[in-house]
Amino acid sequence: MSERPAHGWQTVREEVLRRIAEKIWRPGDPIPNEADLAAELGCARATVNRALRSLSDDGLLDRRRKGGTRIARQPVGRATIEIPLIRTAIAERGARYGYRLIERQEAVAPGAVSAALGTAADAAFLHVVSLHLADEAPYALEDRWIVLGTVPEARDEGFEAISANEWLVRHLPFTRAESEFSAVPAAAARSGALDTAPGDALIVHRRRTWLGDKPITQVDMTFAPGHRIRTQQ
Amino acid sequence: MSERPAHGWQTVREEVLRRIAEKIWRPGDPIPNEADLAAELGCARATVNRALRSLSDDGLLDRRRKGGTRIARQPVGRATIEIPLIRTAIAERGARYGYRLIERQEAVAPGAVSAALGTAADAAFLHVVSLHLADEAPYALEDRWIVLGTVPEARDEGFEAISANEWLVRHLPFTRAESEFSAVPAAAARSGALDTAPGDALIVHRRRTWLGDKPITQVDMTFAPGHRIRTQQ
DNA sequence: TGACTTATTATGTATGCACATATTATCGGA
DNA sequence: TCCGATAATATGTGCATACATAATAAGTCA
Repeated sequence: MSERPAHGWQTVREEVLRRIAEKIWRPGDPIPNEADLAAELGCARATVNRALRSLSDDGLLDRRRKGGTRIARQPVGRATIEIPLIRTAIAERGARYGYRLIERQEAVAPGAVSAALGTAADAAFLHVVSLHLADEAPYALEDRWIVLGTVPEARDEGFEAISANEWLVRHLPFTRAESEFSAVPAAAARSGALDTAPGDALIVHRRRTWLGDKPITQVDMTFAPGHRIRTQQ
Repeated sequence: MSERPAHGWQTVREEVLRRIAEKIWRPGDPIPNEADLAAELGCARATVNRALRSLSDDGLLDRRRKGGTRIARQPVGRATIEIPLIRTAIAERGARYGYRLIERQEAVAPGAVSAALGTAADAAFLHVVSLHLADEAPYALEDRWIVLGTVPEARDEGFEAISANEWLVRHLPFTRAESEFSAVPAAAARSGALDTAPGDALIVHRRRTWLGDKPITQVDMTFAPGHRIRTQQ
């Protein structure tokens, strides 16, 4: 049979990568236009277009109408991090998942939270703090503010048996999200539950989500010492 | 219904997002197949395909051949982080950029470094440690191992006037990269140069790059206290 | 010369068709 | 009933063509 889809866009992509790797094309160099490349590689322009578009999405090429395509002079790194359910992440490590609710309270959120989410300053929030455990050991502390205007059903959920993380994912989708990563000393915040030693540093993933233009939630997920967040490939 | 003459794939994408946001389609629901959607929206199947593919890339849809397309039950978050040149990042904050070389030395890398990069244990590396400053204040500490087998030209560069970060980006592209984020206490490593107070927590971005299958470098970029890494949108 | 208009060019995208491929459903035979 | 072959189906992809759009170059006129 055919050794490969000889003209697939993946093949074109790899050929371009090869020419970059072998320095046939160097950073800043213009490469042939799509039509010429298609002729050279024996495929349709649409195929070349898809390959070059994917490389451009990865930051390896700069493309401009009329200006043509060039090897990126400054290949902007793009690290894509997948954010799984905490329970799923723990299960994938082969550990037993545990959950403990620490606090659940209706309240007005700190100004920074409501401002960042774009709610009124006195909007009603549900504040849920809980702990995720892997094999009985603390894994992550979840400190979450849920916008009750958007998710009124959350009032009826006690979050004693299911985490807000999981409940939200089950009950409503989102269409926009933003993330922020930072480091905090173990002493700060309510990291006490995480079994930290004095002097430990913890990584915090803050995430906000929206459904259309309605804000859903902000969460600070603080991980146990030593946690690493990595890109998947 | 909508006889909008704008048949762009972005339009289709937004229409699908709208139906998710308005809960016309709920998590887990199957949506019509591409052909039917195309007929309904008055465009070609390829257009619907592109829109759904982009939503699937964003983790909002699950697609399977024959199985069809469903609203993701667990919209896996994907946070995409752009990694600029440190100098560029500082300039964009409107600060004056400064640079200071701390150490430059040919050496054998720690086993973890050579193993992760896939070089021989005794491969020659160039170890470059330097400090990036924003308005004279420490911004990030760069601790880098460069694979001399792949980048022999690095031997001829003193890295006194230009950072390894920038020199590498100017001299050679990469085709693959992986990233890892973690938190470390200020005491650890050589964070002394960062003007930290005892008890501070620092965020570290470790990154490895390859050109084709040849490893280029591993770098630990340790940022000053309070630094946040955020997704751009 | 300088400002404005008009080609020109490369990418961006829509379309209709064809076929490939993965996955599920169905059916027949032991 | 179980198992394997086969059909059906939705997505995945390639192709040729056409036109849209952005950016640049060339040309025009005051």
